[in-house]
Amino acid sequence: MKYSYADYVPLFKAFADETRLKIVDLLTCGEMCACELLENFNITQPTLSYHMKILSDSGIVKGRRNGTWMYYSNNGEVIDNISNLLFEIRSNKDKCMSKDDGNIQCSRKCCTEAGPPNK
Amino acid sequence: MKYSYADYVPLFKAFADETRLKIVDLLTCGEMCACELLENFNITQPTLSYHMKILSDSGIVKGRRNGTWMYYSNNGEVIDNISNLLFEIRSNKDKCMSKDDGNIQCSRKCCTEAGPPNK
DNA sequence: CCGTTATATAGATAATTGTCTATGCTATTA
DNA sequence: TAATAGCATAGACAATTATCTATATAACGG
Repeated sequence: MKYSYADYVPLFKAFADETRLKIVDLLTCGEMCACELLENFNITQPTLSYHMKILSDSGIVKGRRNGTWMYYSNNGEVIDNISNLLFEIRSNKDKCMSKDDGNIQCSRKCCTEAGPPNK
Repeated sequence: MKYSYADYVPLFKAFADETRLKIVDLLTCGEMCACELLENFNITQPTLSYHMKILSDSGIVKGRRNGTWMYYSNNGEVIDNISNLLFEIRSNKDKCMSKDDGNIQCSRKCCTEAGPPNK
């Protein structure tokens, strides 16, 4: 695993807001201009700009200027990165990111003496 | 799509923290007790308890008590829910969640007169 | 029962976040 | 070049978050 946890935090943070989730979902239909996006929310223009900056900075969304208009679209590659992480987590295995850095074998009572039944 | 954006927000929020990401990654290796998890961080026990509550409440992690010890493991089904959403977003198509609720056709200059080239 | 161990809760606090209004910047157009 | 339209930035502010210390609760062992 080449990425660290910290690298994924901004991505999950970008998705951790109802407005931004709806923005990304709207962009699923294709590229949209900022003014069109704005019509779908009860927020002010600066607030939308704030959200678009978070989505752009994280790489989830790509921005393109055409004159005075800004067009936004989803960035599939970055979304794939998140999917890949979830896939790694989903497939229970013996090599988590942390295990690469050292031994996480537990020597406490809870893991040896009685032992966790579900292991 | 049966879920709304708001349903996913707590899930992404749960992942939007470096400590919690590491916890989930550690649990990829299998079930672990709280005390064992704690040894992997420079945080206090109440702080770990706080994080485990967020992960448990969101459904990402399952908790199981055995005497005084708490054992935690990942909940694959909930993680799959997030993966499915990302898959929907990834596959650009003509039916986003919002489109089900109404028309998002844009009648502004930016989308008609000049028109967005990349469409 | 009483002490110990593991975990959870309460309260405090500094940092971050999402929103607004006001304003600045940039590009098109008259 | 002056006015306008679209978007970004600055500053203010209330709400949320992540962390700590202190304390409570729960379960086991003697």
